Amino acid sequence: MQSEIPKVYSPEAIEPRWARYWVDQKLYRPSDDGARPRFSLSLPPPNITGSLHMGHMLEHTEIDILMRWHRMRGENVLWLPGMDHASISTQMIVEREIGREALPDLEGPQARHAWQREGQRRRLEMGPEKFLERCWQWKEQNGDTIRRQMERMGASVDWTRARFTMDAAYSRAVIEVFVRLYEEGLIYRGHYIVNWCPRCGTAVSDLEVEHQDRAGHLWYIRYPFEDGSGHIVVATTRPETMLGDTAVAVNPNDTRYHRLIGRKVILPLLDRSIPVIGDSFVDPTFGTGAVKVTPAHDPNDFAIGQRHNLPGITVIDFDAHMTDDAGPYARLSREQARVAVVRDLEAAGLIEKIEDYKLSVAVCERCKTIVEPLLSKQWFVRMKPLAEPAIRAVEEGRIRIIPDNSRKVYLDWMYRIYDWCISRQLWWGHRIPAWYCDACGEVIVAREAPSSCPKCQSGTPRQDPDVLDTWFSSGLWPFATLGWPGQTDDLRRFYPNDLMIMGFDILFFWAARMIVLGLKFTEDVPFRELYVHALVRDAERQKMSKTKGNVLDPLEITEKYGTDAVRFALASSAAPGTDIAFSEDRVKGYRDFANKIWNAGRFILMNLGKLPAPALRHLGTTLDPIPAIGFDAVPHSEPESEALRLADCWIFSRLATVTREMNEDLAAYRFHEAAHTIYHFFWHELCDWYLEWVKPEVIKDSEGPRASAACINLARVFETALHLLHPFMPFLTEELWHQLPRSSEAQSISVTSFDLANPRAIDSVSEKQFQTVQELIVAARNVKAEMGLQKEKPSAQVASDDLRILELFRSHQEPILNLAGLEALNFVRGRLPAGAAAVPLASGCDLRLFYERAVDPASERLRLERDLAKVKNHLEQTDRQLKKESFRNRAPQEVVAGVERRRAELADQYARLAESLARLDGFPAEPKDSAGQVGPQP
RNA sequence: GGGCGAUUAACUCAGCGGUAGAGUGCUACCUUCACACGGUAGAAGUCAGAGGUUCGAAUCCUCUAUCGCCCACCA
Repeated sequence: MQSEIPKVYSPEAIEPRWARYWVDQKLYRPSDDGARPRFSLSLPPPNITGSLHMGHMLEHTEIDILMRWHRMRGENVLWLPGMDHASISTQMIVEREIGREALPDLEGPQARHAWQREGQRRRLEMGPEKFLERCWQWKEQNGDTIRRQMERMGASVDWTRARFTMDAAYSRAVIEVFVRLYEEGLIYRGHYIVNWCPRCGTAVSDLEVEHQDRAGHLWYIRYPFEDGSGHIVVATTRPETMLGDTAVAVNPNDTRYHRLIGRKVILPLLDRSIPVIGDSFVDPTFGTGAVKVTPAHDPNDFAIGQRHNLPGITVIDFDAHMTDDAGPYARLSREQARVAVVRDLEAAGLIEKIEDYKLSVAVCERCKTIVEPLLSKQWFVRMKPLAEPAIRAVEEGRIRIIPDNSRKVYLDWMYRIYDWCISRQLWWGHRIPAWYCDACGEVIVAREAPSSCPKCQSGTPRQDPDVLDTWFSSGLWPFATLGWPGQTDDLRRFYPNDLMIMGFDILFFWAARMIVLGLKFTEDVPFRELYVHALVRDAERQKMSKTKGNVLDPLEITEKYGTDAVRFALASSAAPGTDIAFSEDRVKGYRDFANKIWNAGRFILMNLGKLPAPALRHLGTTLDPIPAIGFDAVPHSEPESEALRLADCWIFSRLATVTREMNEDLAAYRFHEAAHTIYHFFWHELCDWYLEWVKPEVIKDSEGPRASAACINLARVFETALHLLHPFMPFLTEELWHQLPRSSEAQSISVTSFDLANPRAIDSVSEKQFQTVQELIVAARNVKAEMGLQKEKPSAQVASDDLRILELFRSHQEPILNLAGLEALNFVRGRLPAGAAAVPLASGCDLRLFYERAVDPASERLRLERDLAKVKNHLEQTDRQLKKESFRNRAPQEVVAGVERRRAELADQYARLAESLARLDGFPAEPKDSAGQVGPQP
């Protein structure tokens, strides 16, 4: 009989179809049903400039698994997607594009920089209005890359609710938050020292600065006293900033220097008179113990300057060139200025010495340009008062952060929070809702543009040209996406989100800000749990990076092995708190798994197709709707179906256990455990045992009720297992599920109501019986292999004192013979006759195989001796443990009982092995006393 | 300078107080009618090292070594 179902599973043939179907059917919109428990999560919005990388793939896989699982548990699930406008990143890309249009002939690695510079120049020429038009245009053309990729990956999001951080409604929320914070004094504008990226031309927050270790120097410079009485030596890593020095500081407790406080020194090169001041910030043990103070170009010096009312002199400009205040060094770049300053100091004999020094320089996270600390007027959020509720919410467990070490990292950061610089000198983003009156200097912060100054009534106030840090807007994500500040239905129904999932790299950037702003504006937590996932690394545990060239494109691998295989590989490696070493081999392994499932389905479908119509109708009515996990089997009516009955009870019971385990694992974000559980169950229990066990019945060309029942039960087990696998491999399972015959039209496996939450009780009697039979079969196969009889069909004898076990084997003789590859099975009550070497089983039976050209007694003896030694070793170990008074007294009852039980089993096995050895011709029996020792313990 | 994590079978990783696990790879046999992207059987580990706590430690504590990450204003 030929089947139309291909032998090898081709994901590319079915995945795009279902991806399309899921989107088109709007399958993942939550219903209006208020009675069902809800489960909500907002997707961390990817940047419009991005394309899907492994990190996304992991994150989306984890989320999708949970969403599908909750949905199948009957919950009303909302997974809300969206995109982030990515202010600085988008602006740079668009600038580069403009630059490329202007300089189309450039190529090579230098071109990028040239395009960027040219694009930046042209942006300033064209002005904000035209430039922003270009940005929107770019967004329309390229901004949905990730969305398309997500659709293809099968992310079960509700696309009808997709949001963008620069949507009109979302922007209103951003402005609302800004205005309210300002009105409460939690946003202020101030002249402070900030991290300035001269390349990007904007301030960046401390979080956007990276530190890199670089080799540098420590220059020791002599500052002469004004009165000519010698000099004081200061050490610095940045000699060019001395041009902006307004003091020299020493520690007031430093006995070498404290008498100098209040005296004046002459700043070399510029001949400015500056004071020596005392400040406890100065570490007397570092350098010379005297520090030059440059309030305009160093955050510490800025703080010292504030404490001592020192002026700040800006000598480096926003373009990283020296200002006019740098005197003769004006217009030099900061690097040129350093060379010049050192040269001139040396010429003047003012350099005492130069030491090599390893320093950590601050660079812009985005373009790696050295960041210049500069004084400028920026907007800040006052974080301390806002952080407090955010700390309490986590400490009190209203927000649970998982794993625990991320919780600690979050709290540590929050405890020493500082103000957040939120203004950016960029154009693409949310414009700061502040206006300035040129006439009277009034600052107006408002939801709408003011037509005139409310203070002096004059003119049209000018809006602040800057935009907000992208994280300011994405910090509102969990509630702004649901319609806040409006009191929408969605907000009522889905806020707070039940869960948030993100990488640890944006814990501060994003999670912290969402918690702060959520608590502030909704009087509730933004989400109840925050699961922080790990990083995906390459197979050598290296961080993937473009420069290293080890970036694996998830789409490429997906194309090769199928989305399901990639998802499964990620899920199966996703242990909380540990980074993932992603290897293609692993994906290959799960591609094989998908193929295995496919072929099991193929087998079942082929045989269902042979069933007579009445049986199929039966199947239809029992397959949908689906009752609880572990549902009853279709009863086997004939007495000779006992073997099928046992297998059914066993597999249904296992299904219930597996469901329960997966429920627990997924509730604790143990994706790897859940994946392993379903993998092992599907392959090694369902396929290797259950399917093989019932196969002879299923393929029998009979129209009887016995074959139908076997086939139908197999289909039902398979169908249930498909559900359990579905969150991990949605495409494959959806496809197979649709191919199963049923009585009514079915929409999707993932929206079928299916009581995953309440699996049936386990059937421990059947499980135990099945295990006993399994043991017999495995032992028989083992002996066969060791005797080199794999091709043959030997007969076997099984002996036991226990009639019930013999009866169990007798009533399951068919599958035993079939699965063990035996010709016949004979039963012996009591012991085997002399001359027979037998294998003792844990169930207390002895098993012996017969074959005409069998057994070389020597090798048989070797095997028995090897087993005996192993058991003896183990037995001695348990004996030692049991002999210890302290163990018996102090270990818990059940542990002692367990060890005793184990000992009894081992002793029994040992005795029977020894006996078996003794029965072999010419082998002397074990000495009596030794054998006596292993008898059952009183 | 602080903080965190890793070190378990040839490889990649789980396990985190009670007989050392998985996947891949390896060995032998099997092209039996779902699947060779398959089946059956098997070999393989002083759980980094040293102390300690415990009846009992891969698992808890301390130190050491190697590797990695995060945070930090020491000029």
